[in-house]
Amino acid sequence: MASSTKMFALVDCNNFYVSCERAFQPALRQVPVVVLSNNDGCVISRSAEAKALGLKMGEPLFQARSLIEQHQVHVFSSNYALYGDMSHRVMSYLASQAPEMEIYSIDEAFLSLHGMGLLQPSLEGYAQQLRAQVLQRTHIPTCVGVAPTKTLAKLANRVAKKDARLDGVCHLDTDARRLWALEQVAVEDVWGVGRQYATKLHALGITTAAALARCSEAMARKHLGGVVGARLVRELQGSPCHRLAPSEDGTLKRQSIACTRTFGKPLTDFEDVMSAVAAFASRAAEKLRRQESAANVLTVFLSQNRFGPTPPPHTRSAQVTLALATSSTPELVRVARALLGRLWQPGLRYVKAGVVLDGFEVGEQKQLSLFTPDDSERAERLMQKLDALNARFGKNSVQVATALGAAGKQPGVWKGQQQCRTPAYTTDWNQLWTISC
DNA sequence: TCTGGGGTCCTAGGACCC
DNA sequence: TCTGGGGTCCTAGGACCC
Repeated sequence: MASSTKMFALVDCNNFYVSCERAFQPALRQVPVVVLSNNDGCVISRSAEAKALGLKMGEPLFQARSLIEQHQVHVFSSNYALYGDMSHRVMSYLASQAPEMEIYSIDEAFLSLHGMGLLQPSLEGYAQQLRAQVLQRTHIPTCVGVAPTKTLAKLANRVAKKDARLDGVCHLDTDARRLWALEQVAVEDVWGVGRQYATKLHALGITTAAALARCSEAMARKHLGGVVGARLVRELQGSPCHRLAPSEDGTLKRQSIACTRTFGKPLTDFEDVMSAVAAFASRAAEKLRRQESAANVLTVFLSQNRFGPTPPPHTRSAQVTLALATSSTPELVRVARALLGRLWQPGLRYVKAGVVLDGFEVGEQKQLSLFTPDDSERAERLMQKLDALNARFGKNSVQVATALGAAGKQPGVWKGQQQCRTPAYTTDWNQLWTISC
């Protein structure tokens, strides 16, 4: 592996949601902190101190409660307005520091370091500079893995997080370092090895990333989902099979758009569930219009409690393919209502629902209507006005009546609790961070 | 009592066609 | 009795990711 080889860096924010909360409350440093999922259901981000106490990722709050109270762990509801904005700040800086970037998730980005070896005295120093600058600008700590493939960059990042001697950067620039790093990582922690594959690999006696990297292609194909497994092993061996995916600059078009939620409490009334489904369809339609697509396929699903006594299946879904692709909120809500009607069984307690849009047509590919061009143009103009109003006056200033629920009832009966949410410090004029002197 | 949400890619197999 | 072969398209479902 010469230094002129293409290299990838994976920059990963440490305990991102917790770090966002800490950025605005310095008193939270050094103490155990967790952030909860929607509805305050599960633990989804933990500080190092919280991990050390034995709090687990994805653990339900009611199970974690005794540990939390015993050690006075600070608990926060998730605050996506804040996290999204902080993510944007981190990503904007990173984008300015590399020729190409892929935003992989809210808290991770791959950078292409093609040619950087010539500009930088050492990639190690470059990576350290990235960490220092992100920390200074956003107060978010990060780790960086640098390697010749994306899978190895992920692995290097994991090693950098685990081994304090590395000071947050792991650079796999030689074969000896690659082999050393592979020995440090359990096979179930390799990017692309989930629960099913991990079980299978352990049964085959393959327990480390190093052992997986020594597998034959035939073996990988047979046990790890065909071509997916073959690529995984090759990447661990140092041959790149994945490039950066398009994602930056906000032009990425999703192939499917979903809006789904667990309700705050089980619902038994059709109109209550319908108000939720209408809100989900509206939100999905907004996302659809933002990427300038129209959907051909709409799916509604409805779930009962999968932890309860009801035998499976806990989820039923209904789908329709539209004669004409649309992104109109009222149209999608109307279709969603019909689908919900098909699914609805009175007397059942529903805990969750969702709307999924699929089968997109994009821009000029949109099918021309043979029938009522006036109507669809009018609908499009109406939606443009709606989006403009909501952009100006705030989310949901204008919405379809169905989403508000039945007349005379409290709107949003399906919504859950967010008992411990911090303010949207950075995105709402009414919730700005205040410093008292 | 209480258990998140939103995506991607790949494969197998059926329908259909010549 | 014997019942082709190869290609494409589509969908459902399984695996993975954060």
